[in-house]
Amino acid sequence: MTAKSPTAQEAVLRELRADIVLGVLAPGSQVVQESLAHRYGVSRVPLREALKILEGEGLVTYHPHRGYFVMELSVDDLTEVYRLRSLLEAEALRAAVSTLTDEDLEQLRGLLGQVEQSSGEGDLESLTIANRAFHFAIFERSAMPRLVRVLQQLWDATDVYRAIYFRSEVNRARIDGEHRHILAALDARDPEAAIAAHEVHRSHSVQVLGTQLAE
Amino acid sequence: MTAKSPTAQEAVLRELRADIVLGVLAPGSQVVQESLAHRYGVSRVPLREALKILEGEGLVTYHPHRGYFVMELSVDDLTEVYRLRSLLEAEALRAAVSTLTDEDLEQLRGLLGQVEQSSGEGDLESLTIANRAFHFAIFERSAMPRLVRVLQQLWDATDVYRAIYFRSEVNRARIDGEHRHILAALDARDPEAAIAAHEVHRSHSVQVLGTQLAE
DNA sequence: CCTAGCAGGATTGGATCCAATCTGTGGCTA
DNA sequence: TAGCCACAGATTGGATCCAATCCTGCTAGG
Repeated sequence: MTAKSPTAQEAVLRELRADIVLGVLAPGSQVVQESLAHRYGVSRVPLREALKILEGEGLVTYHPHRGYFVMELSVDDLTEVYRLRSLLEAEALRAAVSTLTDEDLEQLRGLLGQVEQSSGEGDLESLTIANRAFHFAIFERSAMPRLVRVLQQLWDATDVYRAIYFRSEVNRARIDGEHRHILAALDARDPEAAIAAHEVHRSHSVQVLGTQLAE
Repeated sequence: MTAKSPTAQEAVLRELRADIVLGVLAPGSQVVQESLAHRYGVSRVPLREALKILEGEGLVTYHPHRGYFVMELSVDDLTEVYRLRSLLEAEALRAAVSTLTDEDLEQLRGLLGQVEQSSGEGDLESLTIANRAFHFAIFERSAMPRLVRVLQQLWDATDVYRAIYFRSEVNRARIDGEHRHILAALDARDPEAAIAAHEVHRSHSVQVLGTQLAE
């Protein structure tokens, strides 16, 4: 049903994530394996393996003999994720900034260009992807693979909210400016400035999302 | 073959973890599903689901159409894990120490008693369990479930080494003392002292393990 | 002698089928 | 009327079977 993938579990994993993030699967609702497998055009086996991954990421919960349920994220959970991101991204930046090469910065500039283009066009799908590519290109320069993995999980867990955040044009304009601050700090090879810029970046989004989540 | 469990995947998961931790499954070697499934007396389905969980925890790696391989941890990986633990456990302690009740402290004293008993008897299996129970009883008081989850993963990833560490009587004697320092800091409701005590606790083990790992 | 290509076996990925467990409903009893 | 038990349907858990892919060793050609 989607782009080809070496294995069905991967394809299902992507679709499942998208469906959870976009709210197609209501938070708190049970994941009925049969119907979902049918929806994705596969059997239950690869679906279950994908669910096990999502369980590890905290996007779904699992109760033996009762099944999987879409996680519902609370304000507390959101703030906890951002607190952890704050700690861990600071560490990644400390490790990354000092080792940045000129080629790295050139690459980051290119990625940022894609972010801004998607942002301008209002293409939320590609904006989400480009934004993530930009930030993780930085984090990966830390040469701390396990740290990057944990950060991936934390980002995955809040993709739902990021999509909401990007919907507003005001927010999109703001992140463009914040991204340029980040890049400037990286250009100057100033770790503390980069950490501070990220702090601002995150605190804005968690603030907006927190109030929006309280409805 | 083991204690009963509501589902086979859970039982397999425990056995698999033990076999990896104890080195029965050599690091770097491929996990041949058929033979392992036979070994545990189940089919390949629950085994694969258990492997997906371990993949999420970083105990095994997965390559599509090639299978799962037991992760081999390098010194770099070990130090990275401990660096992350340092950051995250400090955060957990900051959140936990201030809210500790007298009952909590009583419970911790009980858990520590079990640790020391197992340590004295040289029962490594129950020592591993009791040690973990003690430390996570503290972390869980942070009321930050996601943080606890990440810490669980980090601990899981280095269980292999912890088992080695406990083997030496000298090390066991040392951790008993370190645990008492931790408990004293908690008794005093002094977060910074607790963080410092943990720092000492970790740095000893990472130091010993690091040299031992370099063989 | 070295390399490309091609079987054959081994191993994983996925689908289908059956067993085990849970959930909800209705009837019975105190 | 409230509570408990039994039964039926739904749903998950696990086993077996088949298809797709990968790896190994051999062979043929340069």
